[in-house]
Amino acid sequence: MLLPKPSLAIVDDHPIVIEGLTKLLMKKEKFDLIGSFTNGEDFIPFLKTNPVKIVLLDIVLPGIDGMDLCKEIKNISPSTIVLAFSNHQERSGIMKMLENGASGYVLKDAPIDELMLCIDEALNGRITFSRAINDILIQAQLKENRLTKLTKRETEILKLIAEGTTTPHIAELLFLSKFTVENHRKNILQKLKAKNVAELISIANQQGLL
Amino acid sequence: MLLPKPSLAIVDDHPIVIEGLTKLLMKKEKFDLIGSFTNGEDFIPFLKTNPVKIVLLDIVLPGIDGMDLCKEIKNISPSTIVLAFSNHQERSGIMKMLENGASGYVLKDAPIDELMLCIDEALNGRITFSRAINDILIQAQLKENRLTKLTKRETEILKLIAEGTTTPHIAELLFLSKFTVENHRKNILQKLKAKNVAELISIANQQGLL
DNA sequence: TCTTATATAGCTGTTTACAGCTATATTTCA
DNA sequence: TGAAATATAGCTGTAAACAGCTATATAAGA
Repeated sequence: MLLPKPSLAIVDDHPIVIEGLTKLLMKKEKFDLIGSFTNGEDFIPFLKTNPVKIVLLDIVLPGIDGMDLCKEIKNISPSTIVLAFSNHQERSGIMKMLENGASGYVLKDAPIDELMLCIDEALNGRITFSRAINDILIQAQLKENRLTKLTKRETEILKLIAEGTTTPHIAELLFLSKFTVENHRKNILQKLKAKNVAELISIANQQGLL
Repeated sequence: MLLPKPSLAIVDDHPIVIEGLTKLLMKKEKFDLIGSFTNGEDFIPFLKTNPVKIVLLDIVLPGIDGMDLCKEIKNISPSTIVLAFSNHQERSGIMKMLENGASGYVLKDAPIDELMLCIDEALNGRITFSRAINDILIQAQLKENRLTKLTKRETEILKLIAEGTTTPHIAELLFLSKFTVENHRKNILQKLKAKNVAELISIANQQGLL
């Protein structure tokens, strides 16, 4: 083969996963598997002395976790592409990885084809997710477009308002000044673009905030 | 057969229906079909001289209609069981029949088994409906529990309130005095047992009034 | 027909909502 | 660390909501 195969490393605390991945990747013969590690502390020095094109990185690791390790990797070698490879499906973890520079997120139980596709996309500079992750992110986005508009406090107060609790009473219940509650009210009205409580509750209901 | 079969009469302005019913009932041999009439005026004198256990009664009849006839029948012979047998599916008609003492309501296109079942139930003193009628009644009840609580005007105003329209503005829109709108408001709040608009809109949403 | 329900209109207070500002301590996050 | 978001608190008006009444004409239902 004339073109050099991209160098690939695996960081995963499960030896079984490493073994399985190794065999699968060897079959495909598309990558040059240059190392596999069960923790970040071992990988860091390796990365400093060896050029690594792409890393399949688990999130749960002994010692430094995948999210921090990802950031570290991008610091040491910005050109190295990190692809999260994990079972964890929580948005927070996914988001953390992306914030820390990961180029995508593949579930461990995704089909091999999907993994290969994501690796290719990542190598081409795009950010990709396995289908299941995509769904999670889309759902999360939808929810964020709804719920994230309001803070916890605002949501708390909104619910009380919806129950018919008046501002002075809410202030009592939450041990706050009536001015504070009034300000939260104003902010809620603004955020949801409501003229008054009536419209506010209508909108809140439409958006499933209650 | 040792037990005397219940005497049954039919009042229906469609001869075809009478003929069909007669044949069906003869087959079953469960009833003693003692008379069939195409109008109430003929049936009343017959009822006065003959004991009739059960009457299958159409609603649409020439002259006196089924609803009035039902009341008349129960006046003359309270022990006679009246089973409405009609194609009409309007709640008002069904309710009128029941108010006037009918023991049930069977649609003409109901299966024969269903008709027989309803007759049996009615003879046992229960009130029964063919399935389709049951559905209509349940739906109507649900709607009554919801929408009927408010008058047209109140519903109209409630919707405007939900959109954030203030009382003075509603008064302008509907060419009413602000006092009138305020009174409607109060009535709506009372009817839905809401402390204020906030709770009002919540309740209205829960009950699908908007 | 006669009672009830609805729609209308009015008055008087008190309370709450809402708009418009300022301001500061604490959290969160890049 | 430093900027941004959040939560807190305050003041001042005006407008609206809400409670509590009365009252009358019309429409609908028993």
